[in-house]
This record gives sequence, structure tokens and C-alpha cells, in this order.
Amino acid sequence: MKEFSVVIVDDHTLLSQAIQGMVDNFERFKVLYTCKNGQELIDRFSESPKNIPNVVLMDINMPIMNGIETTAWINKTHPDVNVMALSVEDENNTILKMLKAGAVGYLLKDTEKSVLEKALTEIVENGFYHTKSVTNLLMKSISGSMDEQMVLKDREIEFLKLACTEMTYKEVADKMFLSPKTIDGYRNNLFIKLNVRNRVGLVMYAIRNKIYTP
Amino acid sequence: MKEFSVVIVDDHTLLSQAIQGMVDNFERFKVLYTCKNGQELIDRFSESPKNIPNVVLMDINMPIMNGIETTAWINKTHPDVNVMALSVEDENNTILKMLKAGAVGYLLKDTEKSVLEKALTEIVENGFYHTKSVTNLLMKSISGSMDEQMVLKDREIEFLKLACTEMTYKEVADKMFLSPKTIDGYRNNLFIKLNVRNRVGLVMYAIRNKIYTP
DNA sequence: TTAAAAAAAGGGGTTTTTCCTATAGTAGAA
DNA sequence: TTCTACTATAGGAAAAACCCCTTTTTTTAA
Repeated sequence: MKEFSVVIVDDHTLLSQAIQGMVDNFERFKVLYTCKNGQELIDRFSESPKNIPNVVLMDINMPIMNGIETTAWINKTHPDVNVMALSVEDENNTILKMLKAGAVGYLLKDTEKSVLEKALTEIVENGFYHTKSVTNLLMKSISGSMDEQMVLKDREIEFLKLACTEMTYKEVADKMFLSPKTIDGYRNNLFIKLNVRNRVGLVMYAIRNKIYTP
Repeated sequence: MKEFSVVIVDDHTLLSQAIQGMVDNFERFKVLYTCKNGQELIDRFSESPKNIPNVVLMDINMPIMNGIETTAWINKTHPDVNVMALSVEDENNTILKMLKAGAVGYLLKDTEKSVLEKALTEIVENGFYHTKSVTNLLMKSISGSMDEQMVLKDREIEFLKLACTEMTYKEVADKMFLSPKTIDGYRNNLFIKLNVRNRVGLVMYAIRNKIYTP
């Protein structure tokens, strides 16, 4: 039976080593190497074709180059490599972004060893692994029943990030080269879109959706 | 050579199992069992004296009963058990709270397998393990050079939590059975204490210090 | 028990935020 | 080209947030 190679990308060394230990115990899988971030993975991939694994276990929140960018890069340059997202968060936006970037699986870190093995096996056999909740999310996303307005524009995201700082809106306006009155409009639009009452609501939305990291 | 028993308390199953695998590989250590939260640990401890380990590896952020409370409980009821904190965050306040609660070591999850073994060994041999940075923090804390004012009062914490919601200060005042003017005072005091300009600053402080979880 | 400290409340003022409505400019669709 | 949608902008007003300073009440400790 063929053995599949796995690469782990995670900045948490302990977790990374731990997963490595697990995967090495799986009959059909072998860890090729581990990386601390996306940049490191790109370096390794570019180094030698021998460094290209069958599966990449990818953490999402990493310094230097995060999981989403890295997954997109892999998908573009090495479409035969299966990326499985491995995350602590189960925030819808994040999951969708990972899937859009080309991840073929999404696993919470809060899962059993046996589930990890099952997921890896399904990925190399069927090309994907999804839990029910992720599949549901996908269905909703495709069927468009997900509030389309919820997709914020770049400029709105930019504003939201600044609203999370201690700047006054006037200062935000300066920074965005807009009139305070325009900022006024952005704020009010977002109040309605996001269904919040005040700036604290904006901040909370931004944080909960990883638009701003405290 | 005596073998030491270890209990792991962490709500992330994957990490928990992974660490278990590591520890079981260490010559002098053996995992007795794992728990998903503090309550579970208390139940196990109370069940039988055979369930009392030499060392507890304790995560801090857990549902139901967090690491700080659990550590305090262990320290009070089983002072002979060594608790080592295992966390993703290296926030000063959190570390100090864990140490005050009686943890004899503090390890970031972002550490090497070998460091974990070293830490465990030092704990059972010397009764404590601290990285340089934690030791430094302790020194500062003891020498009182750490801003004493930084320790917020219960009522201030309560206010801070409410300030992180979309309530107006007037509503917060109602909820705390205080006059809006008193709330005014709380706010201004905290602005000075925490060195922030406005409510967003309060919110950020609260989140960064785990006073409020978004 | 009495003085000092801390918590609570009030007066009164400025700035920022929030809310509503309305109008140019501009890019793309019909 | 004309309609439409979106972006940027304004005016004006009310509410909330912010700031400083004083007084009363409660707690704490000598």
C-alpha cells in the first residue's frame, strides 16, 4: 500500500511536533517536514521537487504568511497537493476563505486522533474531507442564501480596522483621505449592515470576524 | 528510577492527545489521564487517591472552569501536586495570576518537545521551572516596580465588561445600580490608569487582558 | 471614635458620535 | 445615451461621550 507524505505548517512548535508524532503513527502517512509559516513552506517547495508532499496540514493564523495566502499559493503552483486546514476557530468567513483558497478539508484542532487519520485517508482517496457543518456552510454559500451584503467592501474593511483604534472619526477621515462626512456615511452604512448600535458594535464585529486582531 | 505521573487538562483534544503521546515517550513520565476542563479534574481527584498525579499540565483558557481557578483549587486541596501552566498567551497579567494561584511553571505552547521534558524534569526535581522571561516578570512584580494601580478592582472589571457591550454608559449605570455620574468617574479613572483616550481603548484593553471575550 | 481614604454623585461645559436628509460626481448597464 | 447604482459630501441637530472640579456618603484604619 502506497505511503503518503504530509507536511505540517504551524507556528506552534509543540502542536506541530505533536501532530507530527501522531501522523507518523498512522500506517499510510509519513511527515516529510514541518514549517513555521507560509514563507518557509514556499522556500521548501521551491528547493526541490522531493519536498512536495501529498498533503499539507495548514494552520490559519501564522505570522509572516498566513494559511489563506499560503493555501492560495499552493493551489496555484501545485494544484496536485491537497491542503487541509487545521484551525482553532470555526468562524464561517475564515472557513469560506480557506475553501476558496483551495483547501480540500477543514478540521478543528479540537478533534480526535482517529478523526485526523480518517480525514487524511479520505483526502488522499476522495480528494476532500468535510464535516457536516462545513458542508452545510458550503451549501448555504453556494445557494446564495448567505446575506450577500455581509461581504464587506475593501474600503469598508479599511474603515473598520481604523474604527478599532483610538482614533476619532476625524482622524480616521484624514488617514483615509476622506471627508469626515464620508466617514459618517461609512459608519452609518455599517451600523445597518452589521446590525449594531455604536462604535463598540463595530469593534466587536471586526474582532469576531478577524478583520481586526487586538 | 521513579516514574512520575502526569495529568493533562486541556479542552483541545488534539493538542491534549498529542502532548499525551509526547509525555508517554519521556522516560520518567507517564500520563495518568486527561481532562477537558477543571471540573472534570476535580471530579477525578475526588474519585480516588490513585488519581492524584505528581504533575498537572494545565491549559488556562477552558470552558466551565478555567486554569486559574483549577490551579487555585489544586493548590489549596493538594499542595503536593505541581501544576505547570501551558498556554498560548504570554500576557503578563495572566501569567501572574497563574503563578499566584500556585503554578510552579509556565510554558508557552510554542515550545519544543525537549523543553517540555526539561521543564517536567526540573519541576519534579526542584519544584519549579521558569523561563528567563517569567523570572524577570516575577522579579518586577515582587520589587513592586510593576504599576500597582494596574491591578483593577472588581467593580472596575465589572464596568469594563459592560463597556465592551453596545450599551450606553447610562444603561451601564442602570445595570450597575450607579448614577451615570459615577460611571463617568469610573471611565475617567480607567482612561488614566490604562492610558487610553476613549471607549475603544477600554474595549481593547479588556479584550487583550481577557477581561472580556469577544 | 475620629481622621483619612475611597466610592458615589452632582454641576456644567466641550467634543465626538450618532442620525436624518439631501446633493454632486462617476462608472457601468440597458 | 440615459438610467441606475454607488461613492463622496454637506447641513443641521440631538444624543452620547468626554473632561474637570466639587460635595456627599461610605468604608477603612488608626
